[in-house]
Amino acid sequence: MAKRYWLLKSEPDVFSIDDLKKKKVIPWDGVRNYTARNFMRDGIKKGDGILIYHSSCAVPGVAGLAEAASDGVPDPTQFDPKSKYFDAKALPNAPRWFLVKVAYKKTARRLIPLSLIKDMRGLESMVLLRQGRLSVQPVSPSEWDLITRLEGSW
DNA sequence: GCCAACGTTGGC
DNA sequence: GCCAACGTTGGC
Repeated sequence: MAKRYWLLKSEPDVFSIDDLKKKKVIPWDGVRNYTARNFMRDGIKKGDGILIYHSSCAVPGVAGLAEAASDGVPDPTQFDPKSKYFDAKALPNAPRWFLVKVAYKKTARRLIPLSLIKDMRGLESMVLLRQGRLSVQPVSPSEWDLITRLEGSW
């Protein structure tokens, strides 16, 4: 399977690209949306490219690059009663939620704001622009190239 | 299976 | 803080 590309949203007040840089590799846990879950479980493979997107903040946009450090595996927080992500309906032999490990790659020298993404030719059909509220989403190779080769941003 | 009510996301 | 756009839940 060829390498694929994804965009993961995070609120920088909660977890930012700087936090990822410090931690280096983290389990991207707590995703509790079935569409996002399906991408985590079936879509993302180790080695895939990831855009880290800052949402719900002063200047939302692409803040950095990461790489999938694992395929999808069951998210252990669903089984932990002390976790805010605990799900009483999830069973160890039938996990409901999945995560991938995410490895830090790079911080944007200048964040690529949503306002610019909206204006860039070739990004019109990004899931980011078409579906407002999806925290794990696919990015096409051409979208990836346009964003990761944007002059002055990296 | 439908759909109203409710909750969440996320830009502005 | 507002509100649009969804997603989820639960009664029927």
